[in-house]
Amino acid sequence: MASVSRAMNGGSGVTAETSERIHAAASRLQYVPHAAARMLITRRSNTIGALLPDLYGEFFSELIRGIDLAARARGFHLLVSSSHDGAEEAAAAVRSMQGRVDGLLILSARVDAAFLRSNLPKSLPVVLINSAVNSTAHAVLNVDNFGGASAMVRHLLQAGHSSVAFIAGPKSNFDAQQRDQGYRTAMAKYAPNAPIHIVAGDFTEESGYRAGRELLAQRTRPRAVFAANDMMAVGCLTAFKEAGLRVPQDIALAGFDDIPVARYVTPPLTTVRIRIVELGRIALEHLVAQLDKADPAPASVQTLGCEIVVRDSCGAGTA
Amino acid sequence: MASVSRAMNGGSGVTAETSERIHAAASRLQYVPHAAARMLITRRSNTIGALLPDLYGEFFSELIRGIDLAARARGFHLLVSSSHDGAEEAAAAVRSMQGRVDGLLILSARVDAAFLRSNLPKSLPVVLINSAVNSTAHAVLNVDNFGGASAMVRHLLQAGHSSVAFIAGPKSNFDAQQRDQGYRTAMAKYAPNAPIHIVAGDFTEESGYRAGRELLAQRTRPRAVFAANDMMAVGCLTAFKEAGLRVPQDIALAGFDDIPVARYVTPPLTTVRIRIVELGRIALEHLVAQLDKADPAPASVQTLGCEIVVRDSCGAGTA
DNA sequence: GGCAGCAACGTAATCGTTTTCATGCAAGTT
DNA sequence: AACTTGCATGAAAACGATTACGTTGCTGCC
Repeated sequence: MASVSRAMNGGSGVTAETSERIHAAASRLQYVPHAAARMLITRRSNTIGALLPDLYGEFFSELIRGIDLAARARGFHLLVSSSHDGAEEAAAAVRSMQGRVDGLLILSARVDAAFLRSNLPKSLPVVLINSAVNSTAHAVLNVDNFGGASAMVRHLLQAGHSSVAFIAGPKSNFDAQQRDQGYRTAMAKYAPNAPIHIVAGDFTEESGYRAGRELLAQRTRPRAVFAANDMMAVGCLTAFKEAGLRVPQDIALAGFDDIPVARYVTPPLTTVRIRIVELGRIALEHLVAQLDKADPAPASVQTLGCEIVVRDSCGAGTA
Repeated sequence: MASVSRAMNGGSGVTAETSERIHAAASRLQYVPHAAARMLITRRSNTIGALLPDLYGEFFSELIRGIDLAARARGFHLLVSSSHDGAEEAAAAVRSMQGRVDGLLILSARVDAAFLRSNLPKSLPVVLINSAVNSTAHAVLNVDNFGGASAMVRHLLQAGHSSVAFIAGPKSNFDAQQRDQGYRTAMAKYAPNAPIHIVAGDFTEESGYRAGRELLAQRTRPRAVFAANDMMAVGCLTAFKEAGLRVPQDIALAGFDDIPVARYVTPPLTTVRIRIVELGRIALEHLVAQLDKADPAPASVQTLGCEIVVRDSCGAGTA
């Protein structure tokens, strides 16, 4: 019956008394409108999809939490598809989400402009998180990796460490590239005479350990080491401890991300904090904004700031 | 056209040649079947819902990963709704998932038998994870908190620690209750003459710290302390360090969960490991099994084992 | 009192797929 | 050669909501 629909959706053109009767009957019969039927005619699912790579622990859960909270606050459901290593898998995931979601949140290093063009109907609103894609066709939300890394390098230099080495992340990773750039730029600006000193890493604890040993084996040991993420910093810390070095007295250490572990290692790790819940929330709200106005492409690029968290590992201790 | 449907779903009754032509046309037009229309007639969404409480970091992400991987392997989508503190919110979430999901995975301390009865149509397959509900109407998948706790107490006693104190979790929490029982039972069995020594906690790091101080303030100090989860063990460790005690020489310490932090504190924490990814995977497969056979209620209760991870904090060091 | 106008409500079309049923064609059987 | 059998295919109903449109009945004005 048409009046039922009007009453249930709070529409106008129904007597208060009729609406009352309908609601009473609905709750008595435990009536719930059939989602599929509504989707079919409305062409809206009130669901947004999140496409995530196989990323680790804390970052993942915080991001989902941010997205989920914001989604529920706006009456949207959240369809998750995580753990995509290859572009293959991601493409399959995107296709199978077709039509089930009103919009898509994508966080994936493997997704580039070509991928988007060939796998997404251009009518589907998308927000890319931490993506190198610089398309004018999609909204992009990035973390200020560059600014965070620069600020950390500056902090280390100002704390009196004359030389700062950098443990890089995987070359293909966009975040890693930006952090690398931040290091180089800040070094050139604040310590133009100090050497640029970079060793390779791949964001794993193991690679941080190897990088730490490599640094100690070289003839000139840096005064401070800045790892492109916290896990590598933790691995590096192990290497330093094994070598009998004291942190921060003999060598300072800093990381990036502020994962929970950073607080618990000894000494606690100075790092760059990303407000992950916030990242998820903002991404979702951008997406919802796109849905509301039928504008084809806002194509905004927003950057979320980071903040430096000073703990004991860099020798400019809080206490 | 009917043949299109048959061809797309790999049904029989279509010539190879016709099927070929249809698939060619489909990919040329980038045709994707409309999910809602299919749901409407099929009465299946190929989606399962996960209802989760506001749980922290690693556990959450690992659980989702396990569920997601298993779901994708079986062609199901995953609709997530997390961060439910109250029964109110959980009820709303359940209702709004009505009809969008073929089955529900529920992990929530607040959900009891009455809740299920009043909020779920009994036709909807459900698997409860770590739930105190002992209903015969729903499948339940639990972690062997009791066995894990018993085994840890036994391990501590056999390592030569004559007395073992326990830092309990929140009274209302089902896991905490079972771990408490495990402690009591193992103490009675393996050290019938040693005192039962329990201090309160609530699973937070802060409460572990307070418990640690409380233990030290009492006139008889236990030889070993077993915290009902790792976060409390970490807090407790801080208290011990502040008091100048050496772990494990002066006092041994063990936790439960094996969260990543356990490996990184100094000394690394002996703990009970839960295979979380496995937990998620098994839960999902139980649910899917329910979907396939239209059996009304399997009502099975399965328990997933734990294993003890021995690190340095309990004085029975690996190395 | 009659007619215009408006609000409330019901009828029916619609969304895109699955599925049942009927149709037609080809081959096999007597 | 006629009839049965079987299979590929198309036509049409069904799923359950939304919504445009038409109908009813009331109010109020002339």
